[in-house]
Order: sequence, then structure tokens, then C-alpha cells
Amino acid sequence: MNDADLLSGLTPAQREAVTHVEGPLLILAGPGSGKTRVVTHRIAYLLSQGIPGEHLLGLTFTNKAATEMASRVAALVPGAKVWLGTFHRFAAQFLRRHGRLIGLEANFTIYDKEDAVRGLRRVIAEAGVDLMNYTPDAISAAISWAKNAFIQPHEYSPRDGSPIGSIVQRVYPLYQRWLTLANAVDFDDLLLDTAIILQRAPELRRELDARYRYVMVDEYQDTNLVQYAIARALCIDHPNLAVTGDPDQSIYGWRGANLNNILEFERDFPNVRVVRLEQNYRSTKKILQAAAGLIAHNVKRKRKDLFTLNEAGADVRLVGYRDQTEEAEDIASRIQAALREGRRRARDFAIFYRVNALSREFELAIRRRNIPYQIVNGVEFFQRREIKDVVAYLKFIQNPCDEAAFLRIINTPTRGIGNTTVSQVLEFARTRGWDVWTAISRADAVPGLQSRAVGKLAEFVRLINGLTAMAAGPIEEILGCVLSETGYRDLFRKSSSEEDQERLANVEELLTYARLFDEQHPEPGGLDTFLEEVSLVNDVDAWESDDRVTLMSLHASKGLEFPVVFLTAVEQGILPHERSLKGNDQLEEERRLMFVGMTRAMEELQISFAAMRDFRGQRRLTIPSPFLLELPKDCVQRSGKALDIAGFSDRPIAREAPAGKSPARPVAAPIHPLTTAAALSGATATRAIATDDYAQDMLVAHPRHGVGRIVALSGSGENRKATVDFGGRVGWLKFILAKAGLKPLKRPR
DNA sequence: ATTGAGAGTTTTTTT
DNA sequence: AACTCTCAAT
Repeated sequence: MNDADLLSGLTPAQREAVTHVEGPLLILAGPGSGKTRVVTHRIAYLLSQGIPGEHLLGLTFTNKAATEMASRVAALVPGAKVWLGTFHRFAAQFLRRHGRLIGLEANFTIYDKEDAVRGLRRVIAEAGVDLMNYTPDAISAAISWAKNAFIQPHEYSPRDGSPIGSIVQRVYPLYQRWLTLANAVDFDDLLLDTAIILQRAPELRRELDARYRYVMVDEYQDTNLVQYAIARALCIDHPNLAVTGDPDQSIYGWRGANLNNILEFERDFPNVRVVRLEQNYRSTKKILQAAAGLIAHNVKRKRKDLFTLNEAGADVRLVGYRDQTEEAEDIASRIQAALREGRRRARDFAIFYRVNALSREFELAIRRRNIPYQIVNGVEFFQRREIKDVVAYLKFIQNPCDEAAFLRIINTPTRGIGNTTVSQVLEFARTRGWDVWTAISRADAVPGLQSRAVGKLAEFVRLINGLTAMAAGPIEEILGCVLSETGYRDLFRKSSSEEDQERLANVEELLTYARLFDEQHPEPGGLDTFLEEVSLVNDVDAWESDDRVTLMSLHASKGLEFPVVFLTAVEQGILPHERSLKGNDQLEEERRLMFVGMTRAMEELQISFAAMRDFRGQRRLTIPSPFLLELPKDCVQRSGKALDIAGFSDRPIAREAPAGKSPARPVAAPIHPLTTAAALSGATATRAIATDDYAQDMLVAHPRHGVGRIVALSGSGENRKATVDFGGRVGWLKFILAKAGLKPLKRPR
């Protein structure tokens, strides 16, 4: 694509941003202002100016944003080699290479919050710290806060008289030492360690600065101090930092995002070029007007004048329902009616809520009507117990110092190694300064250990050794062996409980995921990449714009757009959330959150609340959110009887008949995003059909060896291989399916 | 060492 | 209401 094509169809402001090459650039981009388009076109423009792709670095907050950008850049400049990804991924890759400088081996593990809190618990217990009445969660949050504020263990000092502060001061260094011994980092460390290294190793910093001449940061308003430090470190010799952001869409203050980073960008980079994108291409006038009216109530804000040339559109609907059931049913009915009349497709709709826990009622109402839907829910899949258990085996194989993984798998499934044994081993490890693996490898040296326990531990070590031998192979194969070797598979096979069947289904989904991964990463030794991916992805990233109604939290909605949006449960205590009522800053963040939600809507927006809501098993009367009173009246139409109760009826209430019920139409059942991704992948479609007939755990017949059970599968197409367990003398054998003539006997289950 | 019952706690949002 | 953790019985 040539320059003229690149620049055609851009407004003067957009063009100014796209053609800016040298020096710092700040793009203040309102919602729906074509920001992504500007960023991707700028990348294409830089490339067209002869700048090699290797010199460009784009940092985002979600993988989704990164993927989106990458695919749009690829469309503009096929084959462009630009590094686009999240801060956390960048940091993880950086630490794989340079972590040694801070005591991390290349095979370090990334702990999620659950792992981190578990470890913290242990550390606290071992050190005998009195938590007073604080929970480990609270301590963990405090440590996380410190890390985001660029405070290292030895630098931490509590504010005078802060009880939690003094606990943190004691625990933080212990926790950090525990992580180091396990060769592990938590999410915050990824960024913090990277920033520290860049600070301590000027040579390396210079090298990276020179390598990444042009750095771009998306959603700059969400950066915290540490991310700021990283970006800054890469832009000292070559101050070509281009950031995009919108202070009004800053909704991650609770994660340490520092709004000052964007508000003071002009001070940090005095000769910055500032470009404002204030024209909205997404929403109707009424929607934009309502959103602008709301956000105008924020005091700490740079004024921005949003406008659109789109048509006025319908009024924003404000509906008060009796309770959450009526709310969910009415919304589902409206969607159903629009689908029935052919006015809309399912993918046109989105339902937003402040907390994920509110999704259930909507899910039920929508499912009842057989409307296809998709819940985009945090990190749900990889958070499930069975998934984490199986993945923990992989983690332990990759990094045998990983204590969190060890604790998770040592007795899962149960193998007769109980708490006492584990504690003795860990204690032993501590006194010698050994990691867990070393300790269990020499279990016979542990004082006071029963001989039975020693035997069991030796067995465990053998199991892990066996698995480690396969570590360089395909992930799907390793997983398959984990399942059969640990007895996990038998456990599931024998069980008939609903719960276990669901677990089995999840594990199988993980296998599919692994298979897809293997296909995309054919080179051996992808285990660390796989684990990194598993640790850093979330379900939002797997979100497919399939033809389904989308249910998601307000936070997850950022960056997306939908023709019709339902913003639900806008009640005091929910939006704004009760834990955000304290400070004005927090209240303003909640208001921004609502602003973000509203501005996702293109054509229709409905905002609702319920007069009664079930909460923690209790039914309570609610108070409508104060934000509702801040909506400009002339673009909002009110309805619903609860408005009377709520004292909103200063104008006659338009009663609308609820959308009628209709015979259910057969539509696809909702499936998990990961399944969707797998089902839609081209790789799946082009695979040879025959090899698809084989599945994990299937019984097969071999002409010579007789009947065996498939332990693991790997590879794809003609190269798809199966590891088969024939039992007895024959044991395990590996076959190329296309050639071996294995006869499928029976599907598992 | 494992299991099950009862107690107690939880929930904001996400990399 | 749902989940996790603790403690006592097997």
C-alpha cells in the first residue's frame, strides 16, 4: 500500500498523528474516534518510510488489543515484523533472556494470584507472623500495591501506626525470598523485575533503546509507575514514544494505574506533539450526548468535546425493573423479539454488568430462549481446579523448583502422601536451603520420615522423571501422558458424577487447546512458551465475534463496540461499587467505568436497575445509582414501574409492553470461547479426516499387539501419532496413525 | 491418610 | 448461595 492510500479517508487530525515520525507523540483519543485505525496506519506509514519493523515496539494491555492490531497491520503491510504484545508478555520474554541479572533462571514460572496467595499463606505460617484480623488476601493486595508503586522489599516502610503496613514489612521480603527459591515470579514481578533490570544494567538498556527506536503504548492512561518506567527506559536515547489514551477511560486505578502518567505526559516530554481525536464514528448523537453528560460530572478531568456526525438515533432507555429476574427476562425477550423479526443478529447485542457474579440471571434467561450467547468471564477456564492441576504437572516438569506446583500435585490425585510428609520434606528443604525437587530426590535423608513415605516419594520422583523425558515433545502428548500416568484419567473414567464429567470435558478442551498450540509451534521445546501463554491469556482474548449475544463485565468491554448495549444493575453499591464509595477518586473511576460501558453502544443503549436484588442469598431493596440522575434528561427516555418507587417519575412514565414470547428457534448451544476458537481455526478444517477418528483414551486394535489404549496423541495430518499402551510385556508403543492400521474399537466414555 | 460434616468466609474490576 | 477451610471420625 502506498502513502496516498494510507492517508486517504483520514481526517486532518488523524493524518497528523499517522505521519508523525520523530519525537514524542500524545494521541488523546475519545471513544470511537478511530484510534486503532490511526495507530495501525501510523505503523504502516513508518514502515513505508523505510523504518525496519524490528525497530518498532507496540505495547498493549490485553492480548486481544495486540492481536487486533497485529492483524490490521498485517492487512496493511503483509509480512511486517513488528513486535506487538502486552506489557506482561514483553516482560516475560525479556526476563527469559535477562532474568539471570536478578537471580531468575530462564525456566522461571509465573504464578497467578491463587498460587501467590497460597505461597504467602505458607510463608506467613512458617514465620509465625500474627495476621491480626487481616486475611492473606489483604496482605497479598498490599504487597501487590507496593510492587506496582515500584517499592522493593527492602525499601518498604509502613506509614506510622499502620498495622497492616508493619505486617507487610515483615512478610514482603519473606514472600519474595520464597518466590526466588521457587524460581518463580508473580504478575507484578514480571513488570517490576524488568524495570529493575533496565535500571541496573545501563548497557542492556541502551541496547534495547537502540533496538526499539519507535515505541508505542496503547491505553496509556492505564499504565502504572512500573510500566511507565519500562516505557521510559526504552525512550531515552531515542525519544520516539507515541502513546494513545483517554483519561476518561481510565478504569484500572485499583491496579495501580497512574492517571498522572498521561496527564503529565506533556511535562515529561516537553516538545511533545499532541493530537486530539474528538470525532466519534461509533455512536448516535443521543448516546454520545448521554455519555458526555455523565462524564462531565467528573472534576479531575481534562475537558474534551466529543461530537459525531452520525444521526441522532433513538433515546437512551432508562428502565427500572422490579427485581433482577424481571430485568433479565425483559432484556432476553427484547433480544428474542429483535431476532425473530430479523432486525438484528445475536452478535449485535451485549449485556454489561459491574461484577461477574451478576451474569447468572442473564445467562438463564437467555438460555431459556435458546438464544446463542457467550460469557466473557475473566480468566475462568484456566482457573478451574482440574485445569490448574494438570497444568501444574507441566509447570513442575519445566521448573522442578516450583513449590506451588509441587504442593498442588504432590497428592493430586491422592497417592498417600499427606500433610505430615509434605511438611517434613519442606522443612528439610528449608534447613538445607534446597529446592523441593532436590529435597524429594533425596527423601531417604529426610529425618523422621516413615519408610512408607520415602517409598511413595521415590515413586513420585520416578513419575516426574518419566514425564520430564518427554518435555521436548509436543504439548498434547505430554498432557496425554500426564493424564494416564497420574491416574487422573482413570479417576474420571470410573466416576459417573456430573461434576467429574464436566471436568473431563474441560481437560479435553485443554487437550484441544494444546493440539492447536502444537500446530502453531511445530519446533520442539515449546513447553515454556505454552506455559507462558497459559499464564498470560484470559478468556477475553479468546473472544470470537461469532454470532452470539455477549455477556461481560464493564471492564472487559473496553475497546469493543456493539450495535445494542444493555447496561444492567446500575445501582448504588454495584455501580458505583460499594468498595469504591469512600474516596472521590474512586467514585470518579466508577463514573468513567459507566462512561466506558455507555460508549460501547453504536445504535441502541438501555440502562437498567432493579428495585430488589438477591445478594448473597438475601433479597434486598436497592437504591438506584446516583449516576442515573446525572444523565441529561433530554436524551433519555424512562420506563418501568420501579421508577415510581425510586422517585424518578418527574415526567409521565411510558409503559412498554414487555416483548412477547415466541416459540423457541433451534440455535446452537453456547460453548466455551476456547471451543469456539478451536472449532473455527482453519487448521482444524484442513486436517485429514481419518486421523480425527482417534481420541485420547480410546481402545484400539493392532494386528500384532492386540488391544491397547491410546495414552497420548500428537502431531497433525499425516504426521499424527498415537502412543498406545498395550499393557503387560508390550507396554507403550508409538505409531504414525496414517500408516499403523490401528483399528478404533470404542470411543471413551 | 482420607473423608465428610460443619463452620466460616466471601466478591470488584484483570495482567 | 456457593465456596473453602478446619476438624474429627474412620
